[in-house]
This record gives sequence, structure tokens and C-alpha cells, in this order.
Amino acid sequence: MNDSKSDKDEAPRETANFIHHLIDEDNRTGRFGGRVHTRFPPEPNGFLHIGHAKSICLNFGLARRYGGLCNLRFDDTNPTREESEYVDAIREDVSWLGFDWSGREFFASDYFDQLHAWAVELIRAGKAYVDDLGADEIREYRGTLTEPGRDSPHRNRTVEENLDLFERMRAGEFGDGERVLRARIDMAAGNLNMRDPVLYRILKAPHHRTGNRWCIYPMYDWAHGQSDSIEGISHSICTLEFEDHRPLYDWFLDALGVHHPQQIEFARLNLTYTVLSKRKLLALVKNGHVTGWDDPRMPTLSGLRRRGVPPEAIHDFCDRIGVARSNSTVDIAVLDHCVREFMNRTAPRMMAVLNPLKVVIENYPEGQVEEMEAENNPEDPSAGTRKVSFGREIYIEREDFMEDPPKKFFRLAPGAEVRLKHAYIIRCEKVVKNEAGEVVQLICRYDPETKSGQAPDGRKVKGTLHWVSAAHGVRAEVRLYEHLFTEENPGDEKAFPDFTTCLNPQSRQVLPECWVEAGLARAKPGERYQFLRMGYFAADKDSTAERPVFNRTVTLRDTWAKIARKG
RNA sequence: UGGGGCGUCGACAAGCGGUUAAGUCACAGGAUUUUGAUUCCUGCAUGCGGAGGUUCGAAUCCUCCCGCCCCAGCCA
Repeated sequence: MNDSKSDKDEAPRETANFIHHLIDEDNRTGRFGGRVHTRFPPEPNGFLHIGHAKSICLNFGLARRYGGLCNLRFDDTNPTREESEYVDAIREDVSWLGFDWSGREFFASDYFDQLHAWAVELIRAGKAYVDDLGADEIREYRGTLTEPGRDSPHRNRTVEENLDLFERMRAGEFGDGERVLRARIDMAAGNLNMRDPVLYRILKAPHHRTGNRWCIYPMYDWAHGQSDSIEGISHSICTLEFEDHRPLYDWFLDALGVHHPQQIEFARLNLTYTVLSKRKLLALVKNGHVTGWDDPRMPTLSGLRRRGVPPEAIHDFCDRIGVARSNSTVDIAVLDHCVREFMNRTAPRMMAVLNPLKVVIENYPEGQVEEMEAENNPEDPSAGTRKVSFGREIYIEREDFMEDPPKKFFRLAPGAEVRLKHAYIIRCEKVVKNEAGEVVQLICRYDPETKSGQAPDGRKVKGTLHWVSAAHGVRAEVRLYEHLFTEENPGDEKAFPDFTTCLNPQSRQVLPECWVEAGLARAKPGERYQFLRMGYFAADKDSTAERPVFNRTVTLRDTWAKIARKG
């Protein structure tokens, strides 16, 4: 146990998970010399999402907890699907999460030479052979889940012939798919992965890093375990579906007689009201259901980032959900809670009116302006205060006024009093309507004695509203987001053969006519705020000083909405 | 009739033969509040997929059964 000093910045809220137990046991027996070395091994063929964040936090977190190391390795064994743009995006996402791989950045393609040499070694040992069967034939020969497979007619070629054929594959003598190199294991194995898996295939495609140097490429199964071995990984953490592959990786490592990491599988993350499969995420982008990989409704790290989700909240989330081996679906409310908890502590409060309703304070002197002192964050006195301009005409939130309010409504209504946050108590005297009968303006009177927010006569005012001065506020666009899907589990292919039928038509609502307090014009993209009583928001990358744009990260908890809903 | 896993509160998840079966989210009450926010209390599994068995004692061990997930890419 040497994990006491390593986690000072990671409050150990998390209880030990089964991986900790396994590592503790390895450390106790000195299996890896007390060393803990993990890695995060993405394939650079798509954007990282919150499910990857679970793996990233796990792998880097393990290294931190045990005073070990964690590598970043790109598993780039398939040149037809991988691009270097993804490599850049992945680097950015991992560092945004706050992890540092300190130059230990590797690529499976770094190991192509070694992998090739090892393949030759296997051939020499009679443990691999070149097969001329086509893809369809190989499938046929593989058998089924319940029937054993059959040996390929080429399974017993001589070592010399295999060596020659493999060299000619490498030299480009054959076309794509004409030959493969297979391991010679057991065509009758219950585990399909052991039925002579393919090690190399011919792919006459340029690789994003090795260019045209190779026309044969290792399969993931052949590359992955050995890559871990080369890097001296002690614990290879992966998801459950690779459990069946472990015997194969073990077989390779033993046949080669090289360093043998311990593979440990855990359950991948599932989240309610979203999908976390590369294929489905890609479809959302390709078919224009979202604006891109970084659409704030996407569960991608770039989407969450743009939406305003702080990386600290993602860490907290990953700590809270734990790591186990049972398939599970985490309630998105847990993530929302983590976001609120962090933002509550850190986000400056500002006032923004999303659906404006003009209020004229008839007894407030025309042309008079007062600078009201406003605290920036009641949770953090060190955040200080700011001045907010107040005047005769202001905007309030449309939903903060009701002409005929229910009993528990303590906002504005004809004849009712409310407090304006950081300012005076006002009373609604008159409701101005247009020809259509819609409320277009409120005439109110303020009580000059209530600048403190308190009434000197001690009368109680239950409601407090946010507001923006009409003369000083800035126009802004605010984008409201809700769940991308209306169903809790849109990825359930039995229930929803086409997951796009679950898309939420109201997942994005753009409000172009909002009013925000003047200071918000200076908001830099990515900056996070609490808009008083409305939620947490972040300035979007589209934002400019002339036209600020904000994304709603998450709403505030709203017990009034619950009461109102119940009637 | 193949191989590999998993089943503890609505959702996650501790628990590893002796605990009143942790904690978190959600939910429901209540208190405080110039954000109906925050914060703070309180409640929320005589029960651990089911049935047997072992034991003084079982969520934890054994047996059988039931349910769910993964595997037949020259994808990762």
C-alpha cells in the first residue's frame, strides 16, 4: 500500500473498486515490482466522448493513485479508417481533462517493425501460417458459436513456404485480401478468438504515419497486447467485450516470451438520454441531426466543453459512478449534479433576461442611474462585487409575471410586490397590453426606502427577481439545450431499431432577443457564469462583443417548476 | 446442444462468513435564504435474481434454476 501520498488533489471520495483490490494484491506480492503503469489506447478514428473520459480518468487516476505512469497510445493499425486530425483532437481532449502524459505518447504504428519481426518468429516456430482463403471462406471455415471450425487447407504449409509467402505479402506481390497471416491455434476452440485469428491483412493504403512503407497491417488483436508489452504496461485496463480476447493476448505473449501485462476488464459507461457509440455519434453528425462533433448537445468531450461543462465536473462524475463489471446505465442527472456543484462554487453570478418583458418604474426619476453593488458569488466572498446600472426602465423575465397567479406564486402580479435583486422593492400598478391582449409592458412603482432590499416597516417580500436595465443592458443570443433524446435509452436497438426516431425536437432552442447585463459583453468564449435564477451558462465560440452568445450548460434546480407542474 | 461475463434500493455502487446491508444521484418532507438556487436536517432495501443446502451465524460458501450482456470483421 503506497497510495497515501499520491492523491492529494483528488479527494478520495471514491471507495476502492475491484481494480484497486487487484492492484493492491499485485503490489503485495510484488508481481510487477510494485510498479503501476497504465495507458489510454484510443483509435484515432473519431472524437472522444464521456465514456472515454471514464477510461481516461480510470487509467490516469490509477497511475496517480499508485504513483505510477500512464501513457497515451494511439492504436492506429487500420490506415483505412484513421486520420491524424483525430490524433490532434484526442490530445486536446485528454489535456483538457487535465491529464499529462509527459511525452509518453506512442502509436501502435511505432511498433510495426517489431510486430513484423515477431510474426516471423511465430512462423518459424510453426505457430503462424499464410492462408490463401478469402474472407468468406475463412468465415465459413471458422464454424459457428456451437459448431467447431475446420482447418484451412493451407494450415500445414512448411515454415519455408510460410516465410516466403509472408515476405511476398509484405513486398506487395498480392492484392488486398488475397492472403492473410494467421495464428495456428485451435479451430475447435469454444472461444472463437482462438480459431486461428488473422494477424496480418493486405491493405494497400497509405498510413497517416508510416505512409507507403507497409502494405500489410497488423490486426488490433495482434498489435494491442504486444504494444502494451513493449511499453512495459503492468495493468492493461479495457472494457468487458475484450475479456474473450484475453486468452488470445496471453497466448501471443507466452509464445513470444515477452513481458506480460495483466489485462483487467471493466464495464463501459452508458448514460441516459444519449448514445455513446461511435457509429451512432457519427450518424448524428453525418446526417445533420447536430451541428458537428462539438455540438453542445453531443456527449463528446468537445461538445461538453463547448456547452460549458467543466473538466472538474467530469472528474467528479467519474469518481461518483465507480468502476465495476456489471453493465449499467448511469442517470444523466448525476452529471448535471456534478456540473452544478462545481459551477455553484466557481461561476460568477450575472443577470440575464432570456424572455424580456419591459417594466417602467413610473415614480423613478427620468434619466437617473444608480450603480448597484452586486456580489459576484455568494459562495465565494473572494470573488468580490461589481456595479450594476439601474434605471427607470428595466427588463424582467416574462415568466416572472402572471396576471392571474395561483396562490403559491410569489413573483410579480397586479398589485403585488417583489424585490429586484440588488435593488428596490417594486409594486406592479398597471398592465399594458396590445390589441391582441398580450402583456407588453408593466407599469410599476418603487419604494425608495428599500434600496437595501429590506422594507424599513418590516413587511415581507417573498419574491426576488433578476432584471437588466433597458438603457445599459446588452442584447445577446442564448441557446437553450435539453436532452438530445426523448427516451431514456435511445441506444436500445430492440426497443428502437432506428435511434433517430427518439431525437428530441426541442433539444435546442435559440433565443435571439435576450438582454444581459453590460459586463457580459466582455465574456470570452468558454467563460462560465451563473445567470441568476436561470442556470449555468458559458460563452460560445460564436460570441463577440457586439453580439454575445451563451450556451446553457445546465439549469438550476427548480422546485417551483415542480410545484407548478403538479398544479 | 459452444465459450466468456453479470445479477445488492428508481439509478449508480460499497460489502469478500458475525455490520442496524456504506455512500452518491433521484425522490419526498422540513429549516434557513435578497437566486423558489445554495446550505442544513429527516425519510427512503427485516432485504441482496429464485429455490434448496452447509454453518451457531450466509448478500458473502455449495448445488440447481431463472434473467440479462458479449463473441462467428481480413474493425477496434
